[in-house]
Formats: sequence, structure tokens, C-alpha cells
Amino acid sequence: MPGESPSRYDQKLVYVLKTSAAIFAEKGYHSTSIRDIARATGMSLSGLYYYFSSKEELLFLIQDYCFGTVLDESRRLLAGVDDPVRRLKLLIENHLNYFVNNMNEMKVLSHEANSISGDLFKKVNNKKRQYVDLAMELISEIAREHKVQGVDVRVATFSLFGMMNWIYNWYNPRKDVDAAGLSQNITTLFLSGFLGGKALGAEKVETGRESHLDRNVSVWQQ
Amino acid sequence: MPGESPSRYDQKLVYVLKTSAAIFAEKGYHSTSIRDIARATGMSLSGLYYYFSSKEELLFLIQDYCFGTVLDESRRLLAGVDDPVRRLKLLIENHLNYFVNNMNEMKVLSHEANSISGDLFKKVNNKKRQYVDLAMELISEIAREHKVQGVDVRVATFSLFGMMNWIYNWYNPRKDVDAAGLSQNITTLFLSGFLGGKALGAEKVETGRESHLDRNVSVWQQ
DNA sequence: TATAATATCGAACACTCGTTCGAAATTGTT
DNA sequence: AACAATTTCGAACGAGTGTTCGATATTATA
Repeated sequence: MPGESPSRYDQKLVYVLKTSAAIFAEKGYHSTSIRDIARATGMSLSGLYYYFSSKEELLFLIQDYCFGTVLDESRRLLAGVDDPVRRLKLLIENHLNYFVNNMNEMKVLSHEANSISGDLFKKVNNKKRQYVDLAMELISEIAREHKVQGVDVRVATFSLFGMMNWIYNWYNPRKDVDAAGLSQNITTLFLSGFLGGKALGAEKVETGRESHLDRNVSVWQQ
Repeated sequence: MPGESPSRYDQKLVYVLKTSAAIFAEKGYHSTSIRDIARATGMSLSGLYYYFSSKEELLFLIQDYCFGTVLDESRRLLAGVDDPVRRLKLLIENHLNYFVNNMNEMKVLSHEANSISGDLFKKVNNKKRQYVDLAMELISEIAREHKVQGVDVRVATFSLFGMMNWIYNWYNPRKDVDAAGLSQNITTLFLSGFLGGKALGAEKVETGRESHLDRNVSVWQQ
């Protein structure tokens, strides 16, 4: 049912997640106290626990929501596309686009991957494995199709993720190329390398830009 | 003066650093207590403070020692080599070789870069900037020489560091290719990309394998 | 407006943390 | 053996942590 507006509860939960993600991204999960989050959200310490049952679950909610979106969106985009090179390009584009537009959440997802444990860790890691497997299979197909030799598929896959996930360490939206440029650059780098850059032009593809979390947050922003 | 053996103090300091780095790498800096380190080293809580003046300084000592070695070694290796492509290959090879042989320290250096603050942060960051600048200038030279178009030098540089520094998230010495293979793969990927892999073979280069920290640690190991 | 459901809060608890300090043990020197 | 320097330790302090709980305020329902 389209047009159904999210409940008061959901709206505020999203606000809490978004605010927490920003602080986690800035100070790190372990250096952030629930009191920090209370201050930033304007809520009381105990009031926050109405929206999560532990600090670790709060981290989980951020990571799970974030990864779920990336995974769903990439599947949606790849559906109906057959050529593995084209599919990989879409995956890269979606990944980087979401990263740039949700830097806080993606930093928390990348950098705090081991700050979570037990079942919550497993849940996030399942999605992560699915996502990595998808990319690795694409790269494997490409290797077969194009008879790539001398490059290990596992090394190639994680090198690609390294390129993409490292950006929270250096990327500056006001200084660097935009998300589309970033995708274009990294796609070229991965496929053709630094010295063969002219061979493959990555065409622009339409992907959603706005964060899901952004949608309902306006009410709560000062 | 070669052959001068390190003092008792230095030996044990190195032992403390090495042990701490292993725990920091496993549990993360903020989740590690000085009591954890005391237990692992077999020393008392207060006894540790004879070797560092604060937990943060302990982190600094690990990062500074580690980065200093990488930087010095890379300068030593690059001295006398003119061709920028050759120079970059050496930098990559040295970086990955040191990374694989000192995974704990390099993980602490990469992953805990923002767990340190103030002057100590500045000190480490100065070395980091020098190192990044060195790589970026090499890449810039290569771009000029080979008339590379369509790839941003800054994006390329940090993508390379992303590939290299991400490995602590996935690399398994017992499962993956060794340090030499890793260098070969990543050099090829960066320069020729996944689809142009055959063009450039990265020749093997001799670099030191043993960690500096390893040298004097044997006495203290159980 | 009365009643139920939802949402928020202040205060406190139990615990862990980094760090200090004076004394004791160990090692090196004469 | 006597002394000095180096190294180690136990015990404690004060501050900050995540979390709980009963009560209160707010909103929705009738």
C-alpha cells in the first residue's frame, strides 16, 4: 500500500538511528556513550531505551537497515541485466552512490563490523556474505568469459571492496568528484587499471540518490 | 655500531608493544583494557606504566614504530630507482610485504588511526601524509608520462591504498596467496586492471621479511 | 471527558576503566 | 657484601559506563 505514512514510532526510531550513526561515525562506536546520543537527540538517557534494548542492538539496527537497503537495491538494479560486466558496473555504481549519500551509516557498517557480536553479528554477516558472494561470482564469470589470467579472483574481489569501502577515510564531497565520477573512476580502475583507462567508458546509470533514512527525519531536525 | 644488543628495557618494551598490538588487533583498541594487556604479558597493571605513560601513548608507540619502519624501508628501496612505474611497484611490494608480516601492527595502524588524538595524532599523521604524498606524486608522474586520461589522481591514489590497507579484513595467510603473490596481483590490478592483466608482469624484488619487532621478542615468549 | 496505550523521564545501581603512589623486589656496580 | 639504580607490584581512587525501574507525562480511543 503506497502512501502509507510511517508511524510516529518509526519516524522517531529513524531519527535516533540517523543521529546515532552520525556520532558513531565521528567518534567511533566505543567512544560514544548513550549520554552522547541522549544529548544529540534531545532525549533522556532512559527514554532512548524505548527504541532499542541495548547499545549493541542500536549498532545492529543501523548496520542491518543500511546493509539491507544496499542489498535490496543492488538486486533490484541487477534484475534483468545479463552481461556480467554490465552487472558489475551496476553493483559498483549502486555501492558507491549509496556510500556517498549515506557516509555515516556506511562508515559505521565498514568500520564497526567487529564491534558487534553473537547473533546480531551473524545476522549482519549473513547479508555481507551474500553481497560479497554476488560480487565474487560476477568477477568469476567475467574472468571466465574474458579469459583473465594471472589475477586471483578472491584478491580481485576484496581489492574492489577495499577501493570502495576505504573511501570513508579520505572522500570529501566538497573537494572530490561526485558519486557518479567516483563510480566511473573506480570502475575504470578495477576493469582497465590505471594505464588502460581509455578502453572502457562506464556509462551513467540511474540509481536512487536519497537515503531511506533521510525520508522521515525532517520533522525532528532542529 | 652494528652488533650492539638492545638493552633489557628495550627488549621488554618491544615485547609489550608486540603483545599489545596483537590484542588491539583482535579486540580493538577501545575494547582492550590495560588489565587485558597485563594478563597477556604476565605483568602487573602498574608495572606496565613503567613502559608507557598512558594507554594512548602505548597506541602511539605501536603506530609510530610501525609506520616509521614502513617509511624508512620504502625510501631505502626506492633510492636510486628512477622509473616511476618501477618505483611504485617497489612501494606496493614493500607495503604489502610489511603488511602481511606485521598484520597486527598494520591493522592497528589502519583501523585505529582515529583512536589517537592531539600531538600524538599529529606525529603519526605527519608520517602518513609524507607516505601518501610520495605515492601520489609517483602516480601523478606516471599519469603525465603515460598520458593517462579519465582517472583522477587522488581517487587512484586512495583506491590503491584502499586495496592495500583493506587486506586486514579478509587476508588469510593459510588460504590466500603469499605476500609476493599479493603484490603481483595488486600491482597488476592497479596498473592494468582486471581485464588487462597480461600486459605488465611485476618482477619480484627483494625486500626484508622479518619484522623489526620480532627480532628481540623471543626471550619473552612463553 | 474518562480510560487505555504510548512515550518519556529522573535517579540510582553495579561495574569497569585508566591511572597513581609508596613500598618492595630485582639487578647492576664498587 | 653494601650500596645505588632499575624494575615490579598491590591496593586503592575517582570518574564514567550501560542499564533498570517506577513514576509521570503525553497521545490516542471511546
